[in-house]
Amino acid sequence: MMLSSPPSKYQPFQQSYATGMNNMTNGMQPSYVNQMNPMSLTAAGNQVGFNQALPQGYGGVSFNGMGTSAMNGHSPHSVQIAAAAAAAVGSPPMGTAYAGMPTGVGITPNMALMLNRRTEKQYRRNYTHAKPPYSYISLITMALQSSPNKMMTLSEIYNWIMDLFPFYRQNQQRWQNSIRHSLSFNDCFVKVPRSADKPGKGSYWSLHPDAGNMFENGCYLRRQKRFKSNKKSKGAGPSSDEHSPLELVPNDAVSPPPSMSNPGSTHNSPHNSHETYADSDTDNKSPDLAPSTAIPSHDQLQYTQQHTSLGHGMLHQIPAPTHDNSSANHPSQTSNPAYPSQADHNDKLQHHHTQQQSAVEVSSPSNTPTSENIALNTHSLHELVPAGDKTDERSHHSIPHSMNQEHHLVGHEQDPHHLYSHYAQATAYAAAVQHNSFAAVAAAHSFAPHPFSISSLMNVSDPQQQHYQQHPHHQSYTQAKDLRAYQDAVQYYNNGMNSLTGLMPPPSVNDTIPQCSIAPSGSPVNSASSSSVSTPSPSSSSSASHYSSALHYPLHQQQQLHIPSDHLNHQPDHTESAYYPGCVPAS
DNA sequence: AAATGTTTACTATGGT
DNA sequence: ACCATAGTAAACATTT
Repeated sequence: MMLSSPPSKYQPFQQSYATGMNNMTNGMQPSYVNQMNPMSLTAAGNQVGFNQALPQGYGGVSFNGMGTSAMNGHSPHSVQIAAAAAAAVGSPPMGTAYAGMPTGVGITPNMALMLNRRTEKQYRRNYTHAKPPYSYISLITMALQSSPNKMMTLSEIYNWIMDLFPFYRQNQQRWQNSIRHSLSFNDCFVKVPRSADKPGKGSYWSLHPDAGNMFENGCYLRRQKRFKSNKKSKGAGPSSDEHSPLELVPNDAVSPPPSMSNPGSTHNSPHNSHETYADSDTDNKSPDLAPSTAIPSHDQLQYTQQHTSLGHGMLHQIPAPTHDNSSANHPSQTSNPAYPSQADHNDKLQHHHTQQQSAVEVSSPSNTPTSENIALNTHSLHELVPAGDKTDERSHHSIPHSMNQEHHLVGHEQDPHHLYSHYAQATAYAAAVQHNSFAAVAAAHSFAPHPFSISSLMNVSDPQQQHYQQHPHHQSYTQAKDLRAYQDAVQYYNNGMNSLTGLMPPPSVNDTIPQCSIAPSGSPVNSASSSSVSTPSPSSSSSASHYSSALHYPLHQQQQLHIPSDHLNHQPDHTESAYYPGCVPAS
């Protein structure tokens, strides 16, 4: 089987979105609101699912009181209950063991109490189908970073997203078009040509090495600043590479190659990077940037300055895998030399910049991109400078070159976890999903200052919060900062797990729920680390590497399931997003 | 033919 | 208000 074009596990639901539009606001924007597939109302049985989402009033039907009226006054216990209830009632869409089950199956008295209060409301919300609080760019970035080789084909990206987020198993035409658009439109994504011996459809996609951590601000909905490659525009137009005439790259952005020998190796300034690539036409989105002719051999990589019609070659002369998918998808194995890791990748980029015009042969070290060697790889990622916070092209060019060359790391940029936040989160999330381990999920999101991370939400550095965590049943706990957001996160993760664990039994209230709800301190939640991520379950024989390619999640559980057509045909409701913290509610 | 990739246009939203 | 970013639709081109 070709790694490059795996068959989709998910039947594409080709929604005729061109016909079903109605207004979100002004009649021009398509909306999911009120756009329900007729089938969604039929075969749900006892399961009152998401499909019956109400355009109005949705804010009041959440399990844990995400509605404004319930923002306060939630005890930690209620958090547990809410999480458990959400897990038990959440009507996973994939025909899980819960499907059609009456509410209250296998729940504890506490849950029953909670359910009693809410049963009449017929929890109609299936969170697994709520839109995840990630932008497409974020999703793509996470997908790519979750890949051991930091690159994926389009279909792999599709599948990665669908594996993790059931929401995207529907209306594939719509969001996949957006994915393709995002890939093409955003400079932070670059194509990697296939090797000659790996024919297939489509290129690999990778992250521009200068893109850095675009979401360092912790917001996965919106980058602080769009990454713009300073590549020289192709051919005539000075801004032909600009997608918007308003997005101007100053002429002086095209600068000579930097004098520093290792422009990207240690500096943490994106400015350097821009200058570095400004003259090297790093962006290969241009059709002129034909696939490389320098396909490396299996054991050595030949990086050659590619001269195209633009005068320079692709930045990413990353060889496509020359072997079958074994290496790429099972990173626990010895890495394929022709399938370089990110570290290799960046090393070669250095060569690219420092030895332009000359071929560089680089032996590819054996580097298994598991969580165990994340830290080892970090050094190379230091060149993946954050681009989001200070990459305003209109300002950074005024920064003296000497400043740009400073080779020091400050703040979070020294934190390998931060640099790897996406990767770590993606892999850890996948791990947790696989093992139904909420703790691992929480840990995954504790890597970075993610708004939904446990650490962020609980603000563990705050002594008061620490007190709450150590005394979770303290009355004042309800005053804990961002408790509601924390509840939301709990709910989100639990539902995400449920959706992805298929036939997994409902989590035990005595087990994961209390942990996840109140135990950031001293709990697995708080012990976020590579190890905790890589070993989310003691019974697991796998490590993070096992999940590093989401494409190969053993989703047999889901695959074995019958997917009700009403779920496949579900027309998501924009109001669903309101259930995710940080999501934009429908107007 | 279908998948993939590019581009344009438009709207919504958030930040300043 | 302005601008940047993001999402969606669609037309079109390219590739397999």
